[in-house]
Amino acid sequence: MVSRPRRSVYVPQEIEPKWQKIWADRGVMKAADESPKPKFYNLVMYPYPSGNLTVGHARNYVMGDLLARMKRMQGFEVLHPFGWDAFGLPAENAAMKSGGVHPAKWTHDNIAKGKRELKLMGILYDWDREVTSSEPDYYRWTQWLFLLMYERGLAYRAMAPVNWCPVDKTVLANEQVINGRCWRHPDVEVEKRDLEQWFLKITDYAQRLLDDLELLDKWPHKVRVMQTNWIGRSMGAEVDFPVDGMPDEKIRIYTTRPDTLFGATFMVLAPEHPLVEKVTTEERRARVREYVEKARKETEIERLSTEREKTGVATGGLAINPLNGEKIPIWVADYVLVTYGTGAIMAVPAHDERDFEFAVRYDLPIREVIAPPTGPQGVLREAYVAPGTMVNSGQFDGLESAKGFEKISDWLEAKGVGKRSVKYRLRDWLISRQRYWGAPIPIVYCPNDGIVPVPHDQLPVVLPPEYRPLAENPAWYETTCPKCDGPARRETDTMDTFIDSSWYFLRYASPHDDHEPFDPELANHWMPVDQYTGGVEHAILHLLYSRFFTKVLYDAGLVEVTEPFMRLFNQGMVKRFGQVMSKSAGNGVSIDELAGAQGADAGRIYEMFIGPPEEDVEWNEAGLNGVVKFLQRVWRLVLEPETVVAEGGSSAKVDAEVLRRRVAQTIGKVTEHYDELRFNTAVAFLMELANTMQDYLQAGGARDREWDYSVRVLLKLLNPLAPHACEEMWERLGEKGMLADAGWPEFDSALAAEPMIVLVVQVAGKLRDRLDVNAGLSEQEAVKAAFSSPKVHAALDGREPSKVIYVPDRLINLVP
RNA sequence: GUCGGCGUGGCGGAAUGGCAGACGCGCCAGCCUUAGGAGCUGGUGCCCGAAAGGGCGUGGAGGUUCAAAUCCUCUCGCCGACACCA
Repeated sequence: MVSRPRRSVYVPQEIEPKWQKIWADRGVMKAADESPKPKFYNLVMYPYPSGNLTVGHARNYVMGDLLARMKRMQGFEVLHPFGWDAFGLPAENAAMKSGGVHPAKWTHDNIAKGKRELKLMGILYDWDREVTSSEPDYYRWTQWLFLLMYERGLAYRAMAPVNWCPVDKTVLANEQVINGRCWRHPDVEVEKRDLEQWFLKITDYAQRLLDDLELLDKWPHKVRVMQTNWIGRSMGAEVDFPVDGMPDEKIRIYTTRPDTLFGATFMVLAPEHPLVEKVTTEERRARVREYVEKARKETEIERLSTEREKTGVATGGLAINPLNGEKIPIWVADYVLVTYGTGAIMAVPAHDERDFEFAVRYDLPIREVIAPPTGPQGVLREAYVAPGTMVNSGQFDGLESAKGFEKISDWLEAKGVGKRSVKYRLRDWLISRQRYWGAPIPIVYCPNDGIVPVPHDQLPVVLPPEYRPLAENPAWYETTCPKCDGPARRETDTMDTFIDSSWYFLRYASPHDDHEPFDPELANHWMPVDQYTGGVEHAILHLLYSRFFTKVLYDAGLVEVTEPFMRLFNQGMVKRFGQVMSKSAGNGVSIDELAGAQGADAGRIYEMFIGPPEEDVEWNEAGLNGVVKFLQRVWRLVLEPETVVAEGGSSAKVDAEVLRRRVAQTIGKVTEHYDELRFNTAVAFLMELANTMQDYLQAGGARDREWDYSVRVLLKLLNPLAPHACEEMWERLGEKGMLADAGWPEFDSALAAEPMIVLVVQVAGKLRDRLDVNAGLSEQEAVKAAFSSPKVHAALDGREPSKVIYVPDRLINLVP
């Protein structure tokens, strides 16, 4: 390997450690709370410290780093913090293996590894603000916030059928159950168990969580739709149906279609409905009990399958339709869910697909009460669920269904037998976890005083040092009651780790505060997060919970924002062999491998250039070499332009004017594309600039002030992508450290301006005229300018133009 | 089933309704080299053609427009989310 002596060579391994040390020493990414500059809170979702980070993680954090560096150069005071979502099961699983280490040690080791790798990629954070959710000085405040929820009536304990993962041996939130299976174990079906557990009343915030999605216009449309569906608002009515022969009993049903009330031909209760026993007649009792038992035993998967046939049994009881006094049979069927609405429905087979299917199977009557525009069908072959005209509905006949909805609701309310009602699909958030490695729920159970919250001055409730289930650790859970000092028992469940991550973005504002979870003044200074970057897998879980927490804190007067994240970006995942890259899948490419091969800068650019940031990409290193070539080319152009001139040979005609225009356009485009997080195209524009600069030199262009300017622009624009190389080149040019001193290049719009033309055509089918207008005008403005021009005015001669077309100058010849 | 998204060269992918295929990979040819897994130059959507040139082209079929990958309708295919929520 003999390299030719005529060139200084770009050797990333020699310059990258140097600059990483300089940045650390200078603390270039430290955010000043008191700064005259406008703030920019740039946040990446903090990771679970699971071991070595892969190039998949790096892609995400490089994007964040790019933005942080760019905003910094643009004159913002940037808050770019990092931390670790450190509680959770993998640490425990590691501990449970024979000879396993303590979760705390495992976590700390992984954090150390991760930190080293992030630094290796040249990613800068304000490490002074690092938070680790498993540290007592963090989870103390997680517990504090739980108590706040408790004080505000938002945390409650209830016996409920809960989702139980038999492998992790813990309960799960609804959001953590995917298709009836555990989110961590896609092969494991979740079981239903009745347990007393802690819940957070997120349902109290359902409407606000829905309404405020309107404010999040810089979130991906997809995520907003997903949250809307998850909250699942529906409008309808609750109606009380008296039970025949039981004057004191009423069954309350919920329907979204009160306009179909006359079409109710039977009623269905969920198997778990409290009145099932009562309405069942003696002769039906055995069959009903058997059915209810069977339904209880079924797994969630079996019950929720829409494929299987609906089943049910008649109770023998009758309910009375309050609207027309009709007696209809009461059935029990497991297609009705006890957890939604009132756990009971009126079945309108003519206008509900599920009821239709059930009615056909059990030969129950089907009565048409909503007619399609073509008129009543008489016999229905399938449920007609669209709006229509009411028929067979007594005094309401002839009304459109929307109108009927209102009239019947009015009638129900006037008679006191029903009322309008809004329901949500969203359920309260079950936060108890029967696990060691989490924040203990700060509650004490006292035989005298019942549920007693741990007083604030006794926080944190610290985990015992030995790794062992808390419920099997009497030395830990036996305590005294804070109220009566008598013997009492601690809550031995810990909190869902999603609680930890529902407020970490606030802790970054004052990470060392030991009086409160966060300093409200500082939090209000930095919040809201201006840019939040992370995976779409959190579209519901983390993002919904964080929004909920923020609203609670707003109501408590602790923050001034009602939404935590203004702009959200979901980056795509990096796959390899078709699977998401991960340590457990065994297909990970480590940061060491990437940075070691061609340097961190090449790795950073390549991560951005491999595909659109929001798309999943398949990892391959075929294109990495092209990026290295690009960096080497820039190195030569900047530091040894004379060697480029010497080689000559380009046929491209690039003169000073072309170069100037290219430089100006690149500033505009790259700025715009960085801002829109379109990093792959930003790289392409920079490559074009380098190519143009090379052509310029090879065409004999002078290395004058114009040239120097283009060199500086190239270095500044490229700096966020390849900071080590750019800083090194900048220094070798004799300039001061770029990150410290260099602002973002100014965009000279005059240079990039493209002359525009307004064409007025087809007055009386003939006349054409053209008019130059300034660039930068919108089409409307340009057309307006055309009409006020004397030239066009004269040409029109009082006639109306039949058409005005707006075209860019370069395309004028294409318009007929 | 419902909702959302996406279909562009050999590949990754570019295109405020305005010259489709930027940029890069790969490939071909040449230069320079003792050498090339380095560097440089040129070429590279498909078809016909030696070339000039011509024809066809953004899953498919229609439509709007001076102009459509882009907007509208229908259709096919792929991906994702939700999925008996009354």
